[in-house]
Amino acid sequence: MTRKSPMTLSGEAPHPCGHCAFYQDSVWQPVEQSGVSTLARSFSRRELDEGEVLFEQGAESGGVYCVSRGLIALRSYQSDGKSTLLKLAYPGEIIGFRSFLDDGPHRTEARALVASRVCIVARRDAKRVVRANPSVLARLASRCIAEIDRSHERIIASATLSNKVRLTEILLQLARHHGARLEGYVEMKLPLSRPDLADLIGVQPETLSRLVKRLEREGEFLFSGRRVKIAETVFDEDGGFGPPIAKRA
Amino acid sequence: MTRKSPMTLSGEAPHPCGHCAFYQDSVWQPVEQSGVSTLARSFSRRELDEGEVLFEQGAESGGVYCVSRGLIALRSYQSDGKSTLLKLAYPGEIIGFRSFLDDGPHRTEARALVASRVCIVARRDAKRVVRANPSVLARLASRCIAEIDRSHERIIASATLSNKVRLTEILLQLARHHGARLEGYVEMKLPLSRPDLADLIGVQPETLSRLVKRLEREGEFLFSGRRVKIAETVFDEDGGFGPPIAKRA
DNA sequence: CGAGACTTTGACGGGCATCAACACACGTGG
DNA sequence: CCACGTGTGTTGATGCCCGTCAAAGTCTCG
Repeated sequence: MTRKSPMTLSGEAPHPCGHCAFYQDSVWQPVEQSGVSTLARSFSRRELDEGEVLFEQGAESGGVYCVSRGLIALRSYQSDGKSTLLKLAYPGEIIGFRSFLDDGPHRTEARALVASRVCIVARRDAKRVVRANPSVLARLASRCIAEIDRSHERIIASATLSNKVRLTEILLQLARHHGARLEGYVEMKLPLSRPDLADLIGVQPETLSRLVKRLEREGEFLFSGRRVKIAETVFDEDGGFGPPIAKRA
Repeated sequence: MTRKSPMTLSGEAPHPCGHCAFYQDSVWQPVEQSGVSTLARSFSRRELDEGEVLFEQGAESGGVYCVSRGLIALRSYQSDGKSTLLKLAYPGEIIGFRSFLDDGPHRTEARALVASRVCIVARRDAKRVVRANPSVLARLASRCIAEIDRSHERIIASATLSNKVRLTEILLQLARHHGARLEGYVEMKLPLSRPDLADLIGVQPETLSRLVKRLEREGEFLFSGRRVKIAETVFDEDGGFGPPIAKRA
């Protein structure tokens, strides 16, 4: 295809992730000269429209996917038609590694919730690079650990917290990524539909609607379609994980 | 079954896992001569009484633990005093790898539910062996994947199934490990206290008691303290997850 | 036998699922 | 311009399930 890599004048192939904002933490960062050409050969980008599917549940692994822009939802469909939103992947996160590492089919579907860009290293060469460079495998392993931690947190949260509290926490977390700080409150446009949001906390859409109304009645949230305003007080008192939100007031 | 002998020729140290029933799948199996002596040097076993703690939540990693006999519970304690049973580790399973891989403190407590034996490779030398032998890291990664899969299954189950159904599934799964087949039914002694069992499905002990009564009233379960009888019909019709089951397409 | 821990039962209130009907925005086509 | 269908989100009514508190029952081990 087209090789639109940023050229270094030294004559050697540049690292395909070299210009990426997440380069330092990239799983491919430890790859040195000998591996870079392999990496570059199988490296590609893909632009996804809102709602577009990156890979289907049950499909074979296409390699290692790294979210570069946007937001990808990982969802599991069951035989009875129900589905569960398992994870939201933000830029810098790796997805599809489960299937890549165990050579099995994807167990989740990956779909863009907003227009997104994903960087892909195709399977064959990704395997080759991983074999040649164990520290890449170590980095993949630490992504696995992060995924385990997140899953455990979710299991604990769903066992100990009320749905209302879980909803507030998820909203605050979303606001940290999508929110803009205005005077006195934080505003954001939800990247999720109501059914998806309901899935995320594990309730029916009707119940979600009622939870939303309860939050509004308590005064610190205000909803209007996908727009949400959150009182700054609630937002700041939240312990907070994840990266800080961009300030563009 | 091609079982290659772990025995070595004259003078060489034998592989410490060589005689283990799980040797073929051991994460240390790929270690060859040069690494075996390192491995053997830091290898130890530990016998645990029922209720004894293997490692505490918050403690530094002691290395890689492999369950050899018995049953270990991994439990997370929260600041508010609540706890959640996250995992039951059966013989052949690796525990403590999360802390080992990311060099952080344990996020869970490991406690023996029944008298157990655990094989330990101390951290320093375990790190050394992993560095020298990438395929050990690959095996650890696949244990991570298994843990991710299990966590996802649990998240999905708690989002889609009723507590009664989840309890039945957990009982059937336990019966697959602890049950003895008698005429017309399967009998087992639960390795868990009622509060632990309640934790496992995420309800209060009182609710568990009522669920148990409902199962008994429906006729296919019979409880007496920690003894449980399960009708063979229910036991057999269960598609089930857990070790000895093969997946369909 | 008796004390303490564990387990069950009862009563009560609230949260959630389910089914059904309604409100609303957005598009197309008459 | 309006009628109309569709997809999406909301509201209402009802019944079940679960958490909580309190009390009674049961088991176990000294």
